[in-house]
Amino acid sequence: MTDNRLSRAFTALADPTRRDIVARLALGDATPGQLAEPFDVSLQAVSKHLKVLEDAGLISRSRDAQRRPCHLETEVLDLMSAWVERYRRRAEERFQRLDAVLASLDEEEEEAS
Amino acid sequence: MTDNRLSRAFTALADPTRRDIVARLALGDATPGQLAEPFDVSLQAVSKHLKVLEDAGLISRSRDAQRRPCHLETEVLDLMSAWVERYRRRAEERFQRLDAVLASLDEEEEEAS
DNA sequence: CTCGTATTCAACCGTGCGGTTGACAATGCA
DNA sequence: TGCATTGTCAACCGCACGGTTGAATACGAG
Repeated sequence: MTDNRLSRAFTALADPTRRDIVARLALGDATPGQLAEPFDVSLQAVSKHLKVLEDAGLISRSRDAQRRPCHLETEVLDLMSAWVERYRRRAEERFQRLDAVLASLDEEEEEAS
Repeated sequence: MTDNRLSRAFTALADPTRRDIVARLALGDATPGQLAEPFDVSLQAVSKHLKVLEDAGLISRSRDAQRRPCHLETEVLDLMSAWVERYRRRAEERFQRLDAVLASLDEEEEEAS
């Protein structure tokens, strides 16, 4: 369940073009045409990327005449941030603890000398 | 550059098995054998997953006789967290601002009534 | 209704991923 | 040295990805 959501989210952001699109949308909503313009890929390719991002829940799309403005959503970013932060913190704690062990070893050396 | 690092990192975590491995390693170092045991995939498959994680910089491997214990690294997790957090925060800010606009519209309605 | 604009859909293609099985390398132990 | 343990390398397979081009759709303007 949540597993699939995370898989889709990480897969979506594994592509540099899609990360660029997310970065662009963080500044404000934009249409596929506007999003395609700075990149050297076809509009159809961008459309596919947007579908991937939408399926991942990272963006939503509304309607304005022929245009389909894209909007960056926060919920999935929250999920991803929480996942990464969780294990980053644990790894960090283990790292600190290792430092503590090394420090105590140093102390023992000091005392021994 | 950093682009490739992020791509490799997101790609690595796009796979549920690899996320499980990371979760396991957050509790402590483990050998490929120990990591393969709880999963219903071959040791070779796990070995491949570990190579992907290592190439992404998410884990490092040392040597202990025949064993190759795996260790979770924090640096790339830091990178990922920073990237996600950056855009999550921007999207959040834009969301708050939208709320503010809606609230001010409500106020105008109140005053008009 | 017709035309132009904006976007998506469909089919195809090359490449890479995740899985398998089988052979090989590295190390500890009798 | 011979053998068991642990892990990796290599070749193959099915499938999904990211890209393309060409056709179809949806809508506003005239």
